Amino acid sequence: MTSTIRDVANEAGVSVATVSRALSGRRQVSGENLRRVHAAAAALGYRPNLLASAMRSQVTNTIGLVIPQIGNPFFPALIGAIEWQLQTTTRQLLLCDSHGDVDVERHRLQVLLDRQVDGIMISPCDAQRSGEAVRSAALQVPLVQVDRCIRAKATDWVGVDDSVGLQLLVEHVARAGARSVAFVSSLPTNSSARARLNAFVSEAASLSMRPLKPLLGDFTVSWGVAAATDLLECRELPDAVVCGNDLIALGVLRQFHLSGVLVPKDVLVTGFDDIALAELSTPSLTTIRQPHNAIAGEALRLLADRFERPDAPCQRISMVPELVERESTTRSAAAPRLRQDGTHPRRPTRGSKRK
Amino acid sequence: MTSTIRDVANEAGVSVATVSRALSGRRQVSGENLRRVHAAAAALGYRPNLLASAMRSQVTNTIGLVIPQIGNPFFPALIGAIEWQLQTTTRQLLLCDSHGDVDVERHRLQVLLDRQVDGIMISPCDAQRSGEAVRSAALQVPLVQVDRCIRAKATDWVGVDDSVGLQLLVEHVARAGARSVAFVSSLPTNSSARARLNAFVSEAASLSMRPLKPLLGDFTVSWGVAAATDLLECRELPDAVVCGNDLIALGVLRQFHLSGVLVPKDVLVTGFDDIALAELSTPSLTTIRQPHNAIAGEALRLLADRFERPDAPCQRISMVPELVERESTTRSAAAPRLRQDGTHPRRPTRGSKRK
DNA sequence: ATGAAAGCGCTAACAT
DNA sequence: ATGTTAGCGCTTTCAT
Repeated sequence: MTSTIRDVANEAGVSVATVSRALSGRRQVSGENLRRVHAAAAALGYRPNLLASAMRSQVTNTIGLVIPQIGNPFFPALIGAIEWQLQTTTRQLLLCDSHGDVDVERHRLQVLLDRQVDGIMISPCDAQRSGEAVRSAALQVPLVQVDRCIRAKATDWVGVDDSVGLQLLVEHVARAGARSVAFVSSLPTNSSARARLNAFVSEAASLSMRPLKPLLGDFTVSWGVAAATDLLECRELPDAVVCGNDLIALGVLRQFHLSGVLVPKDVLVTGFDDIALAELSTPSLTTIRQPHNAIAGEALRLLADRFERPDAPCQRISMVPELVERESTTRSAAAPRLRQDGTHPRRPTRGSKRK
Repeated sequence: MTSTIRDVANEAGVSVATVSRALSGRRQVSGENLRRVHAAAAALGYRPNLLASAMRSQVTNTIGLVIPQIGNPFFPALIGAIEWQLQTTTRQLLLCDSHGDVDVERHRLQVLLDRQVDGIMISPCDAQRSGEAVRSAALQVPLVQVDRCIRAKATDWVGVDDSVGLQLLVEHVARAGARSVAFVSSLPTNSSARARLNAFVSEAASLSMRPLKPLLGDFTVSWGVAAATDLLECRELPDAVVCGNDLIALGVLRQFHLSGVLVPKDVLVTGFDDIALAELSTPSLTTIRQPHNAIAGEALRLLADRFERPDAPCQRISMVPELVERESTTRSAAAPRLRQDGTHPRRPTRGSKRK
């Protein structure tokens, strides 16, 4: 049924080696034979057996991606960028979700190695405890860390500069008049959480702001809700709540909203990542934009480089992120919410409310 | 460096065949030899070469997944469910994004076939034009369609019953007092859009509601924004806007909000899918919940079944979906928004507009 | 129950 | 430039 290189060789009247050369283009083949081989291959509907090719050449044209949590929209966005760029090559993506569990992560890495992926991209779930598995994998195959990383600078890495990001955010809320500021984020078990926490503390200090004790849980909406609930139980709210990522910020916004706290009027709120829905929340969320495409591109480039020179020194590429200012920190432009009192010309609502 | 089955055989003092049998467990091996093989394998840190195994046994332990758009949060959720269940097996996921493009999709399918995946799961981007590639692939390997499907009932399929979903939504807004209703969705080029449109039309008719001309674009937030803008330019708004999915609904909510239209007070809005952020919008979104885990589980089961009996008749498994009622259609519970005017958080509302 | 040996389809020496 | 041939590491007859 399915034809092999041998069938093509017979059909074209040449040897299998010539067919292999003609089809792979890795070596000179006479124009005449080239034509005949292609004709024969087309006639037979020949499709190369990638498995056999991979086994012989030791190149699987596969790269593995390990992410901590597909439920965080940042990662699908990153996956999309990677997949998109991979599409222009012959490589394919093997996707693994570690679900934030170091043991699962180690197991997934092993499976990828067993499958002889050409390279691995990973966002390690734990800065400390992912270390061993990541380093070990990196010894066996080109590996680049993306976004998150382990403590030891053992492999290539590319991601956004979390410190700069947090600096931009804290400066921004300070400029907007905030004097006291809370930080709601994940426990610093992963590198992003850690870097953001450190940057928050030092930046708040350098601006002489009054920081509350950081509230640390995980990078989820529900933690944002819980943390906001905590904040509401304190005597007074801070002027601003800086969140470790957008999901947390959305949770905080949600809880504040349910409790009648107005953002940005009563308190400013910021996120981190600029997931698609940061723009759609009410109020829309001031946040730090992650350059997914640039990150994906650099990651693939690093992988390719290392494929060439496995022993080259490690590179760490940190991208300077961009602040995206939106309603959640813009006191003067709280217009959209105010329109509810009927000031907006477009549409006369019935029964408008006002204080 | 990396040891082979041959090394293990030498170490254990048995033949390679015995090692293969002992490790795969597919045949009886004496207790003594079993022990020795495992000891030798452990001592050498032996890892089976999955490529060689795959080439010989014709089983790659790989399944391909083709989705139309990872940017739609429904799909990451589905991917997560599939990946999670796959994790308990030895299979791995090859992920492909067709970006809604039939040509890309066809190409991706071919690549998956070339890689000899054991099975394919696909959500075809076009009910009509994806047909040929999907049918052709299904002839070569077990294939199950998930969520979306092609017109011809040519393969197994599992997904939610779009008709029932839309029926629930339309009935729900009717019960909430809506008499006129708009439908904002994707052009019916894919099966979901088509089924939802048809169901909307027939359901609106059977309830004697006044349907506006459907506004059809694509399943994105920006289309929701654009369609809402269109609606606002009409003389009067409908009582309800039923949207083809949550992304569209979020766009509609956003635009209404910017224009001072109050939801649910002035108009009801519904979505479809129950993506994570449907719960977080303001107002939170009434929608149809997709049972990702059940869909993933059934899809994998169908694949496994077909692996056993390739020629069994096709199955189409449609899940009855669940309506999730939230603020965007709940007039009496519009509390959260009303809190802005200073009324007590707990119990709001003045006269709900109801007949 | 075990071993010897024949390939799976391809690529890469090595010859010519 | 082309052909011959030896494997890549494993599974699976076919013997014993």
